[in-house]
Amino acid sequence: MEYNFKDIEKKWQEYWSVNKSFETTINKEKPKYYVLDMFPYPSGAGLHVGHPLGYIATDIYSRFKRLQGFNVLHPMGYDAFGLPAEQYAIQTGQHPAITTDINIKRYKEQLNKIGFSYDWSREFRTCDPEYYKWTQRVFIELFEHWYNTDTKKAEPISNLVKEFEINGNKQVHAACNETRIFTSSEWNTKTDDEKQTILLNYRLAYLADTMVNWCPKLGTVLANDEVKDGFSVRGGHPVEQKKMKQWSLRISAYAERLLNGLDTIDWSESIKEVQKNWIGRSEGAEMLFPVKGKDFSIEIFTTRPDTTWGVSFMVLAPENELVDKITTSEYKKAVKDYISETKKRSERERMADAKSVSGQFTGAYAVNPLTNQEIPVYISDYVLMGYGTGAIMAVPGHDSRDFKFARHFSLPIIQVVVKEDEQESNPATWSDSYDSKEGIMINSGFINGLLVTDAIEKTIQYIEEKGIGNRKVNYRLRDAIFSRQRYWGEPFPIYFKNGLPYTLPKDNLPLELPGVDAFLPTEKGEPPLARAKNWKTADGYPLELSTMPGFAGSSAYYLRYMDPKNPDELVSKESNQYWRNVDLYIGGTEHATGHLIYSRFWNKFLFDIGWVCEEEPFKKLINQGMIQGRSNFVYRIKNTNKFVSLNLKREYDTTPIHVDVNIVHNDILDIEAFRNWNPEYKNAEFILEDGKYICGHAVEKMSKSLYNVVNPDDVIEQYGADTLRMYEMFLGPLEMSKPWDTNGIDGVHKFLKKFWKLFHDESFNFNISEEKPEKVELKVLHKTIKKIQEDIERFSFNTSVSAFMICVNELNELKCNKRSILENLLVILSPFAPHITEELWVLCGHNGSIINAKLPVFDESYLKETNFEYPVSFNGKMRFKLELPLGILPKDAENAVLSNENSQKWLEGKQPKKIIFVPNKIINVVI
RNA sequence: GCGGAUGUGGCGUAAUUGGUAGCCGCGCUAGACUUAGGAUCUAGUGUCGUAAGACGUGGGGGUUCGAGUCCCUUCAUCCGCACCA
Repeated sequence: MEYNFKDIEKKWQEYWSVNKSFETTINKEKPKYYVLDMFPYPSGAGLHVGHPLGYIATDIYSRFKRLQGFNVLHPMGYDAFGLPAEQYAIQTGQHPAITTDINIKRYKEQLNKIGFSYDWSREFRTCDPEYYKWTQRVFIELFEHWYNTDTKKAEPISNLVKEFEINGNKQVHAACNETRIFTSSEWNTKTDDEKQTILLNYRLAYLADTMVNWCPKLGTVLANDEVKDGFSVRGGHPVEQKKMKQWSLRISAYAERLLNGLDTIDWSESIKEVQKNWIGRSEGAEMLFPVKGKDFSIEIFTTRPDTTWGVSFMVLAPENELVDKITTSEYKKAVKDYISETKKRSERERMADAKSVSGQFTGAYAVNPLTNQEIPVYISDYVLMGYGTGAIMAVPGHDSRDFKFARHFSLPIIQVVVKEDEQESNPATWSDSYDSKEGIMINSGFINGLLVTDAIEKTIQYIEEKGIGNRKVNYRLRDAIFSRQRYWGEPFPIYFKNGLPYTLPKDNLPLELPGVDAFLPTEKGEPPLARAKNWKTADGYPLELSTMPGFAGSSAYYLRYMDPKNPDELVSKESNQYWRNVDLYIGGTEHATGHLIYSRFWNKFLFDIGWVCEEEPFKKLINQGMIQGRSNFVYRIKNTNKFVSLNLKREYDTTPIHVDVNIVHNDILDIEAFRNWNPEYKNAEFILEDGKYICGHAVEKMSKSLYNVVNPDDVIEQYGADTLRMYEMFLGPLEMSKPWDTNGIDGVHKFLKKFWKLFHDESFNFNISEEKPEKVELKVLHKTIKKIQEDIERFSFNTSVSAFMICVNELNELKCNKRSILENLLVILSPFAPHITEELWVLCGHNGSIINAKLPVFDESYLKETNFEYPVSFNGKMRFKLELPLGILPKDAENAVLSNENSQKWLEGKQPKKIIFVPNKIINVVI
């Protein structure tokens, strides 16, 4: 039979499914290996050829690990809650559950056609109540815990209450919003409502007034990672800052552990770097600047307490609560005007406008606690409320933003640092601030003459002694806003009594998403859940109206796969202790600051409360590169229906038009197909070159609107899944972005046909020989075994594909059809091309599936040679090759080279100065 | 502005440790078989040159017997972050 991939692939996909070939159970006899893909959001557009790239890589790795004798967990499911389904529901009235279900069916069909080895018995979707029950349950746990910064872990709120009852909060060191100190007797006389209000400041899931990213167009609040440059990542709608009462997760409490944990995991440097920046650790000091004539101070954070002597003014963020309290009556109006002016400008405008200086004097003065000098207090939008304390001490001499501000408002500029080999200079002559990373302190009281680093230390010690401030590590990482004013998400297991939140009893979960008459906010502007009938507890208390954000469901899904049907626990102890955490995780970089940081936080919390045994969820992470589109263009001559071929277009005034890549082959346009593509082109005329219409091309995003989308279904229809799998890998290194061009696929397809032919005679009868293999044949095999094994282990799948090609080319040349060679080859190829290898495995006479075969063992002895063909160079340039015995002595090698007739020409009669002999590498003659 | 990644034939790429630059594939050229070819097979294909040979890994410089690989410098593209105090 000829290679009939259609029948073969269908047959084996059915076989795997009927025989549940990839279902996994705990097996303590075998070592475990957990391979995970970032589960997809099932969009209406289906998969394009870029999506399965990572899935193919993990599948190859899973199948390979299985052959190596590991018990492999390789599950798949769906991130099913989300905005697009809801937006679609708003437009069409169709319930998002229905659209989601349809999309998932389509996804699964597409995935199955590629021949993945998923254990589908573990599949779930985040919108299953049986799954989101656990999302809600973890939320309750977060609500019931606080973060103790002494023990550096989450502890039950009940412990905290006990401590309050005995000692008040004096000795409690918590990550919290509450700073007021109370005694035990004060606590004990508080009402329940007052106590709840205080506790809310400590909980890891808390409700508080926060500045949030409000997206009016989406009608919801967004997390920081869902906003980019002042626009929503999903949809690109403008986002504004607004103060709202929202649920937040106290991820900032875990900042330090999230940062340190990065050192323990095998992730790419670049993604660790992104997380480090996102967490944004900086060391410095917190300091109090008393406000003149008031009984309170302005608190600032600085990384450079040593420059306090250079402070000549202060700046507050316009949103800072103190602004109102300090502004003198004389400046009230001007300050109010400035604030409303900044509010009007979107975040994006503020950023685009970063160079221009704006600000307003408040009329207030603060006292520099180290110099006792009075300094004016300004407000300006270059100080952000979201970082530090929303207030700065300005050091114009050594900070370029402060410098510009000082120049603009004619404020004094003081130099306090000078480089070791330089002299103090007059700041009036400067055009920018003076770099102060290194140097010696001047004009700075008791730290004069000290090096910057020592000066920082000494200043901190001083301010701590005097009670002016203290050492402080500051993180950029903000708490994650956890409420969404949307319908299609997990409902919060929360009800309200006297306006205060309480959790539902744990055995009442899941709290299922109710039906609504429309997926829109109410007229009063409440979230869609306000439309639900009877959205209250049995006792009549109202339930929370917001739902959880997209990252809620994906924060612990990898744990649920370990034990997906468990009704009593998110994951059983036994399952968790066996599977532990994900050994290999592959997905896109776009989740660097979202999912990958939230799930690490979530996992650390579950670790603290003893639900899981590993502190990090994903041991090794690989980010696959993006598959870009390769667009094709035709060139229409302006104001005509005439199209000119690429290399002739210079002579005309043309407009490039995207053309569907599926009707272009090797950049040659299928003119008939083009005419039928769009009625507009029915009567199009063409100016051809060599009788062909050549299209232009460009690498762009793969997108419907650019007509460069390639659907894996079409590729499989034409070439088969094994070809698709291997071609996706053949394109280039996994981590690199690269354009998809279906035209190269023939080479891979030809390879599989050639491979099939090795097992067949000319008339396609199955025909393998039982003869003993020759030495050369064994060498080809073992060279390949070695290469493939090494390549897979370093995730270099593109080079393995080419190694397979080389191997088949060589066996072809040798006309080798020996069982002992080919069967081994089948096994190592099976992770890449599972269908064809299953079929040939059975044809070879085996019962059952190749997935249970043993990986062939590489035997070095077959690669041993007696001679080595040395490249002989003269002055580093390779001139000829010379075969010499392996163990040859340097002296003998030198003689062999010099006496070789080829050398005479290159020596030009001269004596060589030196001969470099590197055994089994090279010989270089230096003249 | 800061940080990261990447620059190698017409194209996707290879060269794992400083040791033969261009493996494998696409495309292209020529030929064979064919009614036909978007099939199959054979040969060729970095650039210049008839050749011998010279030149060649974004550019410039350096270390070395020897550099795509190491060092310095510079340019380009892509991706993150960005008034972060």
